[in-house]
Amino acid sequence: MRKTPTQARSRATVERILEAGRQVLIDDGYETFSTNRVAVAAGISPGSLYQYFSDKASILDIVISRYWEDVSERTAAALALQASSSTGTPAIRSVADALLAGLEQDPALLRVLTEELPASRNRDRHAALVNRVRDLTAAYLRAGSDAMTRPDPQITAWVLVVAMENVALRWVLDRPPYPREAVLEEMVALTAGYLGHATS
Amino acid sequence: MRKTPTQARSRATVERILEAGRQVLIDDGYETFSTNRVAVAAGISPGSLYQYFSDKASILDIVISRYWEDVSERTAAALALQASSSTGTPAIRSVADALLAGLEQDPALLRVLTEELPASRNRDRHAALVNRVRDLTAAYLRAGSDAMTRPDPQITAWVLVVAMENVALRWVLDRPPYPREAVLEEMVALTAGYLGHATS
DNA sequence: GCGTGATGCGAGCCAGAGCTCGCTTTCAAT
DNA sequence: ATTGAAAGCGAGCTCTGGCTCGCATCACGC
Repeated sequence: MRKTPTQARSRATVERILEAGRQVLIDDGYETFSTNRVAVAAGISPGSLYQYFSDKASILDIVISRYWEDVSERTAAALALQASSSTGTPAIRSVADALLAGLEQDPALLRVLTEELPASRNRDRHAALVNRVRDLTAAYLRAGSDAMTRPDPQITAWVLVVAMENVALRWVLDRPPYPREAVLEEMVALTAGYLGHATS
Repeated sequence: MRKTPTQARSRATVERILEAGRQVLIDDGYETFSTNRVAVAAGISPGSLYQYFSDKASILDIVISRYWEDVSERTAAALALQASSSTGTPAIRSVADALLAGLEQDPALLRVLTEELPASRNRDRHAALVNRVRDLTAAYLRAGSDAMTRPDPQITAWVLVVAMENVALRWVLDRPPYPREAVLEEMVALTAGYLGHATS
């Protein structure tokens, strides 16, 4: 951020730039994402853009951050809620549901971020999400009133998060011909079986 | 491929270009991967490079193809072998082992391909791998002498492959502090629990 | 109203990278 | 040895896109 906008007009401009950045990313893709395009889409000149952003990357960074923070917030919230209120299969189901819902929120942007950007661009933010959910899961497992057949909650939580994430992600992005309900059921079965719960 | 090399010298040159492409990709990363760099690394001039390759992308394509074909071959072979020779937990373990081994083969290149390239560049080849392994898995499940608690082999195979792949991939790339043996055990437990086998 | 700083403009600079083209060198067949 | 094709060379053309800079316009305090 090169200069902090003080007047209302410029604050609106910054917002327009970020929204335009998001749109250009979705419409034109990452490869053709250029500052000039963003400027045009935002209805401003390239010069104005550089008054508030030091370079192209910093615009991207903010767009990316906003997205992942949103997803992270939703998922962690669902997990924290379910961890305290319910146990067993229903808890698992609603967390899986929240994960799916989080990724389904903005599939167009999700697609560009995960398929067109180099993964390293998402790396930090994505790792933050995974760690956050992993720790919540581990805590849930440790505190578990449920019997658990696995020895180490830490590694178990990691495996669960990494596995679940990809199932949800690939389902949202690749749209394989399995209904949402079915995938949700499989996710529950996968988790419950792993943890040694009786499959309902 | 712009011109097919006939003499031994030029055939060697093409190989040198491809190997240089691989090296530049690993050493300098995808962003800075340029034809000039490849030419320098291969010890030839940019002009010579374009005698055999129509553009930068076609060099990359071949490097990428070779890698994924290699991984695919290894994994599918292990799966086909185990599917016929053994059943139950031992079979699962050795397939998971093969998957890990396949990805551990060339971690440096794996990292660049999965973290720096846009995923869409790997898309087709990667999808081919997943489909291949998924179908083998589904066939294995269907033919299974093992009892299986899940209703639909197709979706079950898909979930398994997608989940396992990411566990293996993240373990190889992120090097979390869990020993290989432990992860392997967890992968087996995850699969066995899911399929309703007794956990050994 | 007026002046000063904030905001906005947009033609164009410049670095980098893909790729070319005219030339030289090497090879192999006669 | 000769000669024509194959292979190799590398300076540089060209185009793209990030970014600048001098100038115009607007907004708010006095």
